Amino acid sequence: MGSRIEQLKILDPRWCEPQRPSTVSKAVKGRKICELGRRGKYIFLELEGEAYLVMHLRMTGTLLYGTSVEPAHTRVQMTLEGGSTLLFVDPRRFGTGQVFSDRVELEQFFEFRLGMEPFAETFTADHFVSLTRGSRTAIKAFLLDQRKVAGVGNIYADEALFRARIHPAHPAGRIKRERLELLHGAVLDALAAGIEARGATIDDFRHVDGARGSFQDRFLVHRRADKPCPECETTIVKTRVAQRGTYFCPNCQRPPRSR
DNA sequence: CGCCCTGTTGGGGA
DNA sequence: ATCCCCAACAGGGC
Repeated sequence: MGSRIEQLKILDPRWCEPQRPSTVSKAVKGRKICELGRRGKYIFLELEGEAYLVMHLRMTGTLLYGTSVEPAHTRVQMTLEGGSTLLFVDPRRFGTGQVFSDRVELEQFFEFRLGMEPFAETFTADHFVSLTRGSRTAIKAFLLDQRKVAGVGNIYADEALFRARIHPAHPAGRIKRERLELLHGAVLDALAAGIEARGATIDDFRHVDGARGSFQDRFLVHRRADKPCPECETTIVKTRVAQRGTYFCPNCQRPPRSR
């Protein structure tokens, strides 16, 4: 980082909707990159003179730095000082980008859609438990709601629920405090496992190439349908919760007693 | 070959 | 508050 953005070419205008490509490039061009930041699943470039380029990779987006070839599905190309390039590649075109011209706007954007960072000191078990009070939604949908806890994705929700032995469809507000405290820790453990598998650390999310072994090999239940549970050998089943593929062990993760 | 389903996600409308 | 559909594409099963 630290280099200047010489050019920002948006090949797919949908990337920055509803902002116009010209608006975005104009706001970004010629500015120096001060910092690379992250909030939840959003990644952003902090630019000199109060400007922020906020991006989301969604399902298939990738940021590529310093490649000589331009892969298929390149949506945005950024030319940096010295001629190196930063590419936003995204086959499925769900990824997004937009600019904010001041810190307050940026904070409001995040405030509106994101809850606490799971690794923040303030994200305590008590905080987590209090969030669930009165919620009748399935615990998995609850975990996937970015306004509750920022950054928990479909895989991590499954993994955390398995570790805490909670059925994904269990209504969040009906889970015993003790179990929710377990889940709080399980979310942190599942996330930490994912970070570790990618060769990153909690404080530095930028390492992607240092991945140690296959990321998928770390899954305990996710995408393990018809395979034995690592705890009890019971066959892992696949269902649908919150419109997402959901994997769990029907023996370890018992459904709530119906009343 | 065509059709159908699935998916590391989030926003908007019902 | 909650649920459902949708965006756009690739890949696999039938």
